[in-house]
Amino acid sequence: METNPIKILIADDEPDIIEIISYHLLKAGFEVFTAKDGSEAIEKAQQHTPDCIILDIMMPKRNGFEVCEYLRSNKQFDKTLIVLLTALNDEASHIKGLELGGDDFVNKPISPKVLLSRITALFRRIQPNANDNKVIQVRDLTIDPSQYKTILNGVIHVLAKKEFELLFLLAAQPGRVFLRNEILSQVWGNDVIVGDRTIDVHVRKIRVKLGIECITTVKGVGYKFDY
Amino acid sequence: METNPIKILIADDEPDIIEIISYHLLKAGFEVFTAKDGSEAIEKAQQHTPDCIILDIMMPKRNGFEVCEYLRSNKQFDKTLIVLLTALNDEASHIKGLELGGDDFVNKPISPKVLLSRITALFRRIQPNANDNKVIQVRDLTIDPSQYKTILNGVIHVLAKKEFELLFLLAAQPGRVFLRNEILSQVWGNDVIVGDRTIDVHVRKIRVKLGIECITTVKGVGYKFDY
DNA sequence: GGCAAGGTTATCAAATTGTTAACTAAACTA
DNA sequence: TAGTTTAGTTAACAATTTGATAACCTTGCC
Repeated sequence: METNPIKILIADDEPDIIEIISYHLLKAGFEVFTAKDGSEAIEKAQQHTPDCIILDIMMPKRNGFEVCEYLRSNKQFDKTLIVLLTALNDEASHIKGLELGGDDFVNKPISPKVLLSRITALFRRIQPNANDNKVIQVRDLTIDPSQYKTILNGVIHVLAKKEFELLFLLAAQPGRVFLRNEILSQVWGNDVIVGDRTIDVHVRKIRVKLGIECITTVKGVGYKFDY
Repeated sequence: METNPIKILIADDEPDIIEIISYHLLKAGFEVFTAKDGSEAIEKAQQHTPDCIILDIMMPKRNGFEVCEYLRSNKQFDKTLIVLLTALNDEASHIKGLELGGDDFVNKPISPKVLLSRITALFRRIQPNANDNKVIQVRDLTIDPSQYKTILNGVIHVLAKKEFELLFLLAAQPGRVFLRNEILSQVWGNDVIVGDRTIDVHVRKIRVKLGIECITTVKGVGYKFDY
């Protein structure tokens, strides 16, 4: 499955802050992007779809609240963690930031180590670990991600990597429709650009190899696992 | 769907703190349990399996770190949020608390409102399927946008995209009359220009497919969902 | 009857997906 | 390392589904 490094965007107008936070995040193995104002933050966010965005409240062009509000109104950033930073240590901003959809709110001066711990704690909590490496069993179909294989009626079917990942994604939530975009970002990653018919071809290969109707097309919307 | 109140356990040796936090949490609709030391915290936790535990670090019998460590070693509390409180404002405790598995770390003195915001933000983030909320249920008719399907009396009816979107729009507010213009802009968008009879044709298809009288015509005005 | 509003149906165009084959990249093998 | 196999992607075209419209029908009302 998608094993790209976790992407974090830092938006702050103080270069020193950016530098020191970047340093610690990079050392911890994250992929880091930066922005020096609110508009750039939105641009970079749209471009990279980071997993976490660290937003200073007081920034030029658009402040952190505005950026936060924008991000939260956009489905693309549903799963993106937002950590707000501010030098203003007042209760009202704190609450406002969280109510606008922020996931954490940290007062400056910042200890980079504490910030890192907090981000790590957030990621730990939202890890859908429960499903990782979990064998999926539906009727006589077994999908085992630890071995990258599927067993149907006792017969092992070997799927290629992408095929397997696509099937696993859909089967992890039977019945739920996955939009083509979701499938692309989950299986192929956000950076990879592949053509329109790629998903279809993989779906077809799965259908042929398994020989059962397990993936249903929802025209104009996406695909779902139904079995 | 989970309709039980969310359970929160507060463990602190200062009765004043317990009282003020309890007050705010109860007002916010949570079910509250309390403990005055670490041992009692563990007992109450085992007894009620709360969704969130607020732990003071400095407590008699067992301190917050110990309790946190215990909870995290126990699968029963996998999904339990842990918020640590402390009067000690030092970086090392902060990091230690998060590394032991705490989900948040808040310094005293505490603003109950801020604490409540933070807890709410945590719960919001770990909510599994935001989509589950959007399922519409009326008598024996289910309209599930995450699965793009309708179930009537146990029978699945497959609607086309526009049909489904139209039905979902109307059914989201049963009884309310939607003007033709509203329907056009919601389902077709503001840029698309379609003819007069288009809505009628789609309404008809829904009526035929579901086989029930669920969409009522309001002559000269629009349509409404009534069932 | 004449009019207005909506219902019904058939038809055609447009959008979307399915299928196949060819091409490219990566992994494997000797 | 060159040759070979396998996986992944793309392009082209076929098949299918969906959506929009026109034409005509029905109903209610004056």
